[in-house]
Amino acid sequence: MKAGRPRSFCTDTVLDRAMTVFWRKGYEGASLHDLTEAMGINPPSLYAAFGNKEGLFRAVIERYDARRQELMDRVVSAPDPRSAARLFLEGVADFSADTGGRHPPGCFLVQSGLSCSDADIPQALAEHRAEKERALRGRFERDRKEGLLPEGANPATLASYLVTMANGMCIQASAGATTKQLREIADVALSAWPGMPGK
Amino acid sequence: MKAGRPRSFCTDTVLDRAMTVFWRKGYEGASLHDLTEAMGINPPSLYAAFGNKEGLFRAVIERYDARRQELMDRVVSAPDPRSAARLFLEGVADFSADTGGRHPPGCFLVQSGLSCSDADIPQALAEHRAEKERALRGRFERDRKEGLLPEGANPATLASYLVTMANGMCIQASAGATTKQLREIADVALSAWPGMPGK
DNA sequence: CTAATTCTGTATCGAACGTTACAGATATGG
DNA sequence: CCATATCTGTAACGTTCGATACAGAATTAG
Repeated sequence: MKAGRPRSFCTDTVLDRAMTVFWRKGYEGASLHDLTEAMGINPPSLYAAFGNKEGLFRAVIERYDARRQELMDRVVSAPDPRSAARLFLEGVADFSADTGGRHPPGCFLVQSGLSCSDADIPQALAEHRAEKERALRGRFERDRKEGLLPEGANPATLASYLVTMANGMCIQASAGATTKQLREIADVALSAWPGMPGK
Repeated sequence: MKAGRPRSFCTDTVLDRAMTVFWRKGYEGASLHDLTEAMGINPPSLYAAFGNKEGLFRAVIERYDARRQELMDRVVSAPDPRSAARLFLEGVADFSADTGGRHPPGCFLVQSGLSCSDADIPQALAEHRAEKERALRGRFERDRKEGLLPEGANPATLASYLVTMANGMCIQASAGATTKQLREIADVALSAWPGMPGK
């Protein structure tokens, strides 16, 4: 075991608290004072653990991704593409509006820094959003090879359609939309899903 | 005519330049230095004309709305609801990705301040986005009374669906999506549009 | 027990923030 | 042509920003 005074805080716990601040105020709106106060630690501890504000932010992104991975796993392993699409959009409708008061409504990857003085932040968020789109596209490409999607369907476009819808739903949620309203929107969106002929 | 030294700048011109800065860097990421430099004026001129940073931002929102009003007018006065939906989404696909280099891709009302230290900013933007949703809903409510939409169609949900899609498309555009890609997404979205029986 | 190591709290750093005081410039009204 | 009014540029205001220097506390290694 390594020497030295042990860390007095749990990394995941302080990341969760920092997430809430970045989420509500945005990357630039979240001051170090806001962050350290919410995390319950002092600046030197923060800098020792995460390097700087951007390092903390990137650690929060990873933590957020880990939280959302469970939904993506369920989506990718759904029995058929239509179920995958439904699980995805209904999952987004649920977590983005029904937060249990633990964080703001919406999606961290959408709200915390779409535009920023430092362009690295929007780019980092965009890459993590694109990762979800790739996961969906990979799933739908396999589906089409297996004949679960019609010949004319474009897996990339379908994946893009779903994440576009999801991101839009998160914006609606951030402005106060309820889970019920989001589910109605998701229902309309899913009625666009290509059906297999004869099914 | 009123006395005093005349203003040396055109209000609309400097608002357009401020819009670009707020759009690219966000409300909090845009410093007064960034703004005055882009606008070509000095701080006292800015404060005399717009009060403060938030006043300037709200003036920019109005200017942005005026720019977008033409599209909304065309959408609301389209011959039938399906055409309105198509005009709306294709219009968004066009202006959000094809900017002519004059401003960042996407939508000002989405990118410039979803999350903010001062919660008034996200709220002001949300209200202006909601205004578009109301215009669409009003249009679709009239359509349903006139029998241009099926009985089961919910005008509020359809309007919400369209702005959700539009906002999502703007996020895709801000991350680099092309007009072509956005139009393909819009095509999928429009295939969800309710058809009149027998048409 | 001592030396070495790592974390913690206090207190503060220079830089950048939004904002404004002030004096000079430029117009109109009489 | 003078008084009044408004705008302009310079220069600076107090505050807050992200980030650290430093000394003391708490641990392990030997």
